[in-house]
Amino acid sequence: MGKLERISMKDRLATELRRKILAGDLSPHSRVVEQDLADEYGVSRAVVRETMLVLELQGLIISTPYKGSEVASISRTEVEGLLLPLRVHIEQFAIAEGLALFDADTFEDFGRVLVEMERAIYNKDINAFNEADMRFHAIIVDGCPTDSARSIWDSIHPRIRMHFAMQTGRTGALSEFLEDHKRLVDVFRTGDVAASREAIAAHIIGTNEPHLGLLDESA
Amino acid sequence: MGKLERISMKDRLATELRRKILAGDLSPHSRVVEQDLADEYGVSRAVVRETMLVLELQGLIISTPYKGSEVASISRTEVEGLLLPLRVHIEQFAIAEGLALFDADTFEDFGRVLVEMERAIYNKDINAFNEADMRFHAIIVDGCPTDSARSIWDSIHPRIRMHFAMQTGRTGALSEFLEDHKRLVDVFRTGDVAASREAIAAHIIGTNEPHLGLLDESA
DNA sequence: TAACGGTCGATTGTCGACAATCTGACTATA
DNA sequence: TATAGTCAGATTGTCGACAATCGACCGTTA
Repeated sequence: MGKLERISMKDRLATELRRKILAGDLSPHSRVVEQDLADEYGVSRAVVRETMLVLELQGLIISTPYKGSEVASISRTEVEGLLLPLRVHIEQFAIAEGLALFDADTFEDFGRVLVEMERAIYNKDINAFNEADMRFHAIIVDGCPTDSARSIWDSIHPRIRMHFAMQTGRTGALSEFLEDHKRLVDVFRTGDVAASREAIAAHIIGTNEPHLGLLDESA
Repeated sequence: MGKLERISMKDRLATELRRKILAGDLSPHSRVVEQDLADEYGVSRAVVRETMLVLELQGLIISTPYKGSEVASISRTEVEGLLLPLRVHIEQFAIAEGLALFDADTFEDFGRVLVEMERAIYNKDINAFNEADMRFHAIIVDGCPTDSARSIWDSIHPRIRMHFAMQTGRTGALSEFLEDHKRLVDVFRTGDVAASREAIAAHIIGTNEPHLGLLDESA
């Protein structure tokens, strides 16, 4: 019996709403009403409020007292100037602290995620691929004994994903993207911390390069 | 009339608890019970729960489902390897984006904070000094048009303060610390972004250097 | 004695209802 | 007409109560 974790409604709802936002089912600036969500998911408003608080602190929604909340919009400056560099630093730190602790289980986890990616490519399911990408990096961050690395990462990563989710088209490059992850794992296997830190930075900056086709939308 | 902001109980309570934790009134690993806080501050548990959620996402307390919460403890590795570098990057970003927008009002704000510092030194009130230090850097982060800079900064900075609050003794160096801030403002006045970024990095890393006198243990 | 199982108090998770506040529309009045 | 005042609906802020869960205590039993 694997996990059997007890997960609060708040956390489940947060995961679900995050998924909807990142999948584009809830667009930026769209209004979010507590009671509506409570009715839709059959939970109380208290749960919804705690969920919204989490998403707000993660920067995915913005709420103003007595007025309401809406899905946040992310600017390119914010992502490229602030969030991506922070993310690079977090993952480099996690590697510095955690690479030596990577064991067979860890690499099995990586393997499973790589399989997920292949399946996502086969199904041409971008959201599934992004989910897998997220899990891949989560393994890295979780591999480090300093718990707060993960919690800070959690509060930064969703916005980055949201930004790139807007620019939908990088379908063609997915298999190249998969190869990139495979090469990363190979570097990790060597146990070389410096090389791994270098590789993860290149990976994050490189694959998120401005580029592919983005067209701006001002609202 | 200045602000007249409407502040929710949740936010007021969060500020108060943060203050208590940072002042050492609540020590790491001490247990925190929702109902007790609700009674003590005359609010409902719902408010307390939302407050605790905020503090948890800011890394100041740790809570496990159905078991309870306790005040977090911060490791030196976490602060020096992760939090401080992240903070440096955030403030550098804020300067890059916001320095050009600093106006007379901004420098008046800096001036007021410097006065607070002087008063704190005169009163030998370390907590007051740290409060002022916090406000000083908050001005920088708020000066930047990208709102999320502040929200991320909020989720990182308290833990750094908590760490150094543990090492109580740097009383003697306070006036030197004040001078450091004055020099920073002078650099900002020149409007030189590169120099300002350099200065803020040196300031943060330098003044948080391991060491000055952590010699005393007056509890 | 040591292992098993049940009971009970303490604490957190969830809920529905009431209070405070915002927004927009409507009316009265100069 | 334009402006100020008032009202009603919608939405968030807060509250007290009930349900679920945990941990410790305690008796039973082999």
